[in-house]
Parts: sequence; structure tokens; C-alpha cells
Amino acid sequence: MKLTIKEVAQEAGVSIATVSRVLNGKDRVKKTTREKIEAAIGKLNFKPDQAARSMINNQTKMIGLLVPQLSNEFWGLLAEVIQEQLWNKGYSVLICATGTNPDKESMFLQSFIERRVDGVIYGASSAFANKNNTESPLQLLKEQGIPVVAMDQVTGYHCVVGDGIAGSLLAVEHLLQLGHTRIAYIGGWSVSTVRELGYRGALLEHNMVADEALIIRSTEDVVNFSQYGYQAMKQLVDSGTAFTAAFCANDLVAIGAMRALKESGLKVPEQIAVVGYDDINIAALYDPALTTIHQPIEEMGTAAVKLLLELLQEGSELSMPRKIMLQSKLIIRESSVVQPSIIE
Amino acid sequence: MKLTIKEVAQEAGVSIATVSRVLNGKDRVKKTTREKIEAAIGKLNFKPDQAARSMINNQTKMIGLLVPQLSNEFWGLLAEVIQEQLWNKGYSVLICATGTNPDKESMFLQSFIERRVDGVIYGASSAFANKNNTESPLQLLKEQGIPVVAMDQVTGYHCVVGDGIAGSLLAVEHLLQLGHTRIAYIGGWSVSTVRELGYRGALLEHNMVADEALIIRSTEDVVNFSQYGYQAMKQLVDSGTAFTAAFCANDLVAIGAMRALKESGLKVPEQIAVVGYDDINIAALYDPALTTIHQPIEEMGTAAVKLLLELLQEGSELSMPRKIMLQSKLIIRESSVVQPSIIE
DNA sequence: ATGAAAGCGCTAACAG
DNA sequence: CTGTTAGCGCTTTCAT
Repeated sequence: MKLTIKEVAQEAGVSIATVSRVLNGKDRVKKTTREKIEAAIGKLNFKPDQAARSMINNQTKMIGLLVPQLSNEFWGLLAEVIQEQLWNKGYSVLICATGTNPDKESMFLQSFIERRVDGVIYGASSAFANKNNTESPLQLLKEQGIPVVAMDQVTGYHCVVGDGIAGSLLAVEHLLQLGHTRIAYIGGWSVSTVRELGYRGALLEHNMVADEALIIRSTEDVVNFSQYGYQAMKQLVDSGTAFTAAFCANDLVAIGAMRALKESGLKVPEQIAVVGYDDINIAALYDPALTTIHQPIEEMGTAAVKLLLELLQEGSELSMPRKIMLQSKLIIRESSVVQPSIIE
Repeated sequence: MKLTIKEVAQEAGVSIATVSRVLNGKDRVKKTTREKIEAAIGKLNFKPDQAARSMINNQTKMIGLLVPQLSNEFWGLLAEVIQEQLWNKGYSVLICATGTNPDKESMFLQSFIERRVDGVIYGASSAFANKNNTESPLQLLKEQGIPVVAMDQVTGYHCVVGDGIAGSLLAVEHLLQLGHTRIAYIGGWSVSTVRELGYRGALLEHNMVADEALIIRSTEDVVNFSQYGYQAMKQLVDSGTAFTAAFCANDLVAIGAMRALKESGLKVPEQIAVVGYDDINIAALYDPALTTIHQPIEEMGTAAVKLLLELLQEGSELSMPRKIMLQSKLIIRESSVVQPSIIE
């Protein structure tokens, strides 16, 4: 037997409109009536159907969240933060993991439209979004007037990003200070381009030019970062090119790279200094603990939610795409600096 | 301007009923009419409103997924698998992370009810669910006739679980085979009880009785596992109790513990062998690579989805709670076995 | 094969 | 203050 506002009305001996009123608390209702109704609601354990509501309000109070993966700590944490924040504002979150598959991404976005989500937070691979901008599925959302906040630079859309250039600058500057001159870079997929630029920039500032032999990049989207880091480092070591430090586009890549270094008998940081990016949990836990650039993931999630909520407020007036850039900071740990041995 | 079936009907010069027919593809429609309508749909880029549909079909094609965290690789991967599988069956997934907070858990479940989800996969801390069974928010779902599949043993509910006893048995048996007799256990929150039982069982089978001084357990729910493992191991080492091996309730705990061991100048595996549980990605990447019990996370997700889908098929006939138990296997890596040195 | 019309559960005027 | 009623966008009889 399905429970509707009707049964509640009957139970309380009033009309459905009055029940609706106490449900929404907007109109005033006589105290005794209200109590009667509240009692009935409690007794029957009634919960109003959101779907019916949204047909009228023209808002579903649902937000779509697209991420490449959930099994990746970075995205997992970001999703967690975003979900929590949105929840606090009365929104439910539809979460989809694309695995950086453009087709899936497209389908998920379609379903967001069918579900009439009020807004979308787009954390997917911007590679796709940027490449064929006109055909980008994000375009669809725009047409429907659904606000979008991207978690990476996407031309023409609001976004929240970490300052990748500045962050990478910090990382490479740190290695430079340490006296390294032969610094490798491992990265290469779309999202990391900006980090590579930071790397190159830091070298330039020191009047050095990047040795292309020290730069390993993947043209394809990478899913298994640690594996990629492992292979890239193997390749680098095998190539025989001399280097004393490596800056990796993210922590997982760095960990894979360190694994490869170990197998090659190279000691971190004594022989090769390694710096990662993101500062995921495992970075501090790894042995050696990883020097990395801390991305303020919580703040990024918070900022994205805040921005989206503002967009929702403003209605569909299409404002100039806003870009919120958050600063990152260098966290120096064991993988880059030779410590005076504590034990021994 | 909102796009509805009405606009499509107008564009195609037919009634809304006919449009609905081609949308659902159930009733037959004359070929030429269908094509006309499909053209109109394509031209206007129309997507039917799911909310309106669900009011009639009495199913939302949405599933609620509750997990303690998303930033934890285990749950992140599980959520990823579940989301993907459900998606393939035409379901959208509402994901919520509870942070093992019972109040939040309760609220999320409430909202699942309001959203009229067709089913729920419950991956939260069963501590709460089991404790006050009568007041368990899961009870609410049951009343509403919403099928639930739990990702851990919850009395009275269908569930999919890894065989924690057998898995732990494997782990401790492995250490025993290696000749260890003083084996510590670090775990203790609700979900890990079963693992502790496996630990005790393995000892019993060898006519050994667990030394309670070697068992570290947290009575509270643990959120930051690696930190917990770190502190627990510190405590154990500081206590001065002799031991040569440690079995940890999960990989993150094991990693925290190894970190503590290192700081105490104890070498893994030479002085202390360590075994974890779950086989999350980082286990193979860590240095030393962690010996652990592999949980078939993908299979668990798949099984949960399959079970839920069956429940959905069967309708609300309340069947005997089914329990699907998946086997785990031992993965031997560097943290338990002293390797003949490769390098040097 | 197609159209008209009756709802699904709820909210929001509009009356009283 | 509260009841009546007209939809929201869609599916589904029931006619035609």
C-alpha cells in the first residue's frame, strides 16, 4: 500500500492542501491542526515524494557529479567533500565514474539531463571537453541551461582549479635549490600539461632549457597512474640518460616511479630525488615519504559547490565564466632531501 | 523555454500519446509517423523527464549507495564497480559517504526514501545497524518495502561479504608456516571482528592461545586507518611485548604499522613480518610490498548488484535473507618473506 | 494506428 | 486558516 499525502490527510481529517502546507512550512496553519497533521505524519511515517515535488518546483535538488575514477584517492576525496557539502544544502548527488571514456562520459551527461539535475560538477578528463569543443557533451548541458562547474580548465565554462603552473614551479624550484640540474619530468596526459609547463617554466627562470630526453609523456589518457609511473621510470633509466631528480605529474606516478627506481637499485633520495603532486594520503605514508605539492582538495570541493550554488541562485543568466584558482604548497618530505640518519 | 513531449508532438504534428509511444517503443506506430517523430526529437534534442515517468511506473530507476568513505580505496573501488554495473542496467546511483556517522547514515537513508529509490546497497558500518536492531534506520527501508543488500553481515538482511574468517585464517596460517609464534593482531572496530576471530582460530588450530597483550583493538569506529595502525604499532612496540609478526585488519592499518616499525628501527620483514587485508592497489606498490589477503572487490560489487536486481525482480515478497560469501586469497609479497637479495 | 482523457503525488493559486 | 482545483510531464486505457 503506497503512502501519499492523501492518506495523511485522511488520517488527520484535513485536506491534502493543508498537509502540504505543514510539509512545506510556508503558509501558516493553526497550531492544533498542524499538530494533528504532524502526528499523522509521524504515525504513518510519511515522506513526501521528491519526484512529484520537483515536477512543480521545476528543480530536482539533484546534482550530477562526473569523475574519472572513484578508486583514485584524489577523486574519491573530492567526491566525498562535494557530496557532503551539497547534501548540507539539501541536494542529492548522482555520482558517475567515467574511466576517462568519452562515450561513457557522454552517456552519463545525457542521463543527467533526463534526470533534470539542477547542476553538474564536471571532474572528467578535460581532454575530451576541450578537443572538439563544439561537439562536447558539455555543450548539451549549456543548451539546457544547466549550470556546470568544471574541476579543471575547460574553455567557456566556470571552473575551479589548483594553480598547476605555480605548484609545479614550486616543486621544480625546490629541486633546483637542492642543486639538481638534470631533472626529469613524468606526466603527459591532458590534465598534466599545465604541470609540465610549470616544470619548463622553472627551468627557464634559471636559464636552463628542458632536455627533451628527460621528459616522458603519455599522449593517451592514463588510468593506472602508478603503473604508468613505473614503466616511464624504467624507460628513463634504461635509456641511460643521466638525471638526479624526477618531478612526477602526480603522487601515484611518483610512487610507481620510486618502485621502478628501487628495482633498478637506485636509492631515493640519495641517488634520485623524487617529487610528486597532489599530496594524497599515501604520500606521507610511503617509504620514503613523498615530497609533493599539496592540493587543497577540500577547499577545491568547497569552492566548486559554492560556485555552483551561486550559479543556481542567479538563474540561467549566462555570466562570464568564472575561474577560481586555488594555491598549492610544497610539502617537503623524505623523497627529495637526504636526511641525517636518525637510526643507526 | 522548457522542452516537453508537447513541443515534440507539435513539431511532428501528432498527439503527445503517439510521441510517448515511440519513446517507449512498446506500442506499434506506423513507420512514417515514427520517423517523423524521431526527427522531431532529434531536432529539438528532446529528453523525456525521468521524474514524470517514475510517477507513473512507480519506479525511479535510482539506487541509493551508502559507504563509510569514498576517499578510502576499498570503498572507492567498490562504489565505482557498483555504479558502473547498475548503470549498465539502466539505474542511476545516489552515492552518500557517511564517515561512519550514524546520524548522517540515518539522514541519508531518509532521503533515499524521499527520493523513492528502488533499492539500496548498504556499505556502512554495520556496528550501528546491528547494535540497536529495532531502531536501525535500515528498518525504515524494510517497512517501505525497499530491498537492501548489505556489504557486510547485517542480521536480517541480504548481504554480500568476503569470507573474513577464512581469509584471516589464511593470513595467520601463512605466518605460522613461516615459523612465527608471537603474532600480533591490530584491528578491533566492528567490521574487523570477524578477522580477529580468524586470527584466533588459526592459533587455536595450532594449539596456541592468543596472547591478549599482542592484540590491539579500537572499540570506536576508526576513520583514519593508517594513523590508527601507526599508533597501535607504536603502542605495541613501546609495551615491550615480544613479537615477530603482525596481522593487520586491513592494508591501510598495515601500512601505518610498517611506518611505525620503521621509525622504531625495526626492519620488515627481517625483524617483523607484516600481513594486511584487502589488497588495495597501494599494497603491491608499497616498499616493502605488502603481503595481504586479496578481497575480490569487483566480484563483491558485481554480486551485490546482481542480488539487488534479483530482489527488484521478485518484488516485495520478503524472502529469506540471502548471504553471498566470496572467497579471498593470500597474496605473498615482500612484507612477510625475507627475500634472497636481488641487488647488491 | 492514433487521439482524448484520466491520472501519478504534490504544490500553488483561488476561493471561502 | 483551510478546502477546491488546476496543473507539472508523462504513460496508459479507452475510443475511434
